[in-house]
Amino acid sequence: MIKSDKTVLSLQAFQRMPYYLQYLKELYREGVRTISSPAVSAHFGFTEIQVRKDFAAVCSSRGVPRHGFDTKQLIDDIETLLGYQDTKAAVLVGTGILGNTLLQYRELADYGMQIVASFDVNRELIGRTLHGKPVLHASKIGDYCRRMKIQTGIIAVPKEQAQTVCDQLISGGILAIWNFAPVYLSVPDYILVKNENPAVSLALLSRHLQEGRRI
Amino acid sequence: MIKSDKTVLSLQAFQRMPYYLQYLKELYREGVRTISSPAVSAHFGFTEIQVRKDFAAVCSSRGVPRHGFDTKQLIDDIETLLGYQDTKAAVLVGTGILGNTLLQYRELADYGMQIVASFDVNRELIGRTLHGKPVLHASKIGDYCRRMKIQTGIIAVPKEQAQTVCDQLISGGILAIWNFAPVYLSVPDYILVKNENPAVSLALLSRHLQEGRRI
DNA sequence: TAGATTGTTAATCGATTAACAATC
DNA sequence: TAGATTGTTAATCGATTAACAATC
Repeated sequence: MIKSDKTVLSLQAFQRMPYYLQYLKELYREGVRTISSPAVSAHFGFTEIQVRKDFAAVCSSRGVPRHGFDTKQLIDDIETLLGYQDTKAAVLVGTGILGNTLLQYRELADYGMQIVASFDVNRELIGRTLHGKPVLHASKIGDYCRRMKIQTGIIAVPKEQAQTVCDQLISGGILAIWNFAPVYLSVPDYILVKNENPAVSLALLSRHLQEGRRI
Repeated sequence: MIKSDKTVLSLQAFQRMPYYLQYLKELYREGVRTISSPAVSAHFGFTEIQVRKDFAAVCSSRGVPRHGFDTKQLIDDIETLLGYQDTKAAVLVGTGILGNTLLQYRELADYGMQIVASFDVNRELIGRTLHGKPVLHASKIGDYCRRMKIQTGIIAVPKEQAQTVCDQLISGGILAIWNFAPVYLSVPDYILVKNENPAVSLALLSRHLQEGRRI
């Protein structure tokens, strides 16, 4: 019998899943049909216990002592968990260098996301298409999202405009925001914001270099 | 007397600093010379205690009851902490769409990073310059980094090549890696890897949308 | 003075790790 | 059977929050 009330997956564990998935798929392609947590932990440098717990939390079948987990089963379970199967429509706001890169980023489809339209204020772009997607005027964000029932918005505008754009997206009924502007967005509780902030990343790198020098 | 052995700053607190900094600079530009933690907590939606502790941990002067912290002092202290002042040279590996975007990303300088060279295997690019930076053959990564004493490497190659590139960077003496490939890199303990993985970000967005539907 | 805000010590919460029994 | 590997319960660790005294 399969447990329905599985061990709750921590947020941290959830974020390790894409890495496990990538590796397991690689192994499966090479013909590995069964995988043990010690083997996976050796690959990633995680502890055996952590991998075992992570797998136990997501795998719908049990691991087999002396053998490990069924590779295919794990792959399927993680993919379902991550929601890569059903594609979710998203809008992109800001078609500068970064916005353009996102429009061209084909892997988004692999991760269950499809940009269906983009928005800008540049008159020369409005009404045209960019990488096959229509560019609309930013004033229509709320309207469009409501009409098309879009749930995800991507913010790729300068930081000065980010909060305004965020508010427009929310007024359009969006529930999740992928924010590339280096500002903290103020949103209601039911909205999720995932920040992609180079200032934070570079600070972490810088901190490590300073520590290295000190020690 | 200023404490030298300050409250240790947690990793989480450290990562909030770029957001505080951005906001404090904005306030300072508007003429706000003193700022209280309740005011900041209201802006971000953090708890007052958290902001107070974060500020206490980084501010070289003490906060003043009934008034708050000195805005300028906080800005200076956070900037020093984040290491945005002294520019660190970095190499970029992979000059595809993403690599190009990074080369054009002017804000990197604000965060203390400067890309000094890029590497690729595309024969048509080698020997030329891209956005003012020389493009060298990937086989020269280790050599170049060692000679120029580069400490930071940026990986913007397809996931299949990421680990190889990573190993080359490490052999060149690099200490910190900014990894845009959606794989977990295996590195020695003294190397810091900061992952920028869209698969993780999109999984988090997807999870929120699924939860929203369920509730 | 009264009250807003700071600083510090203790309690709670979440995630990881340790210990060990269960099983193929 | 012996031993590798799993699953589970308890202990530890790190970060946040609560409680409250100190201070301008």
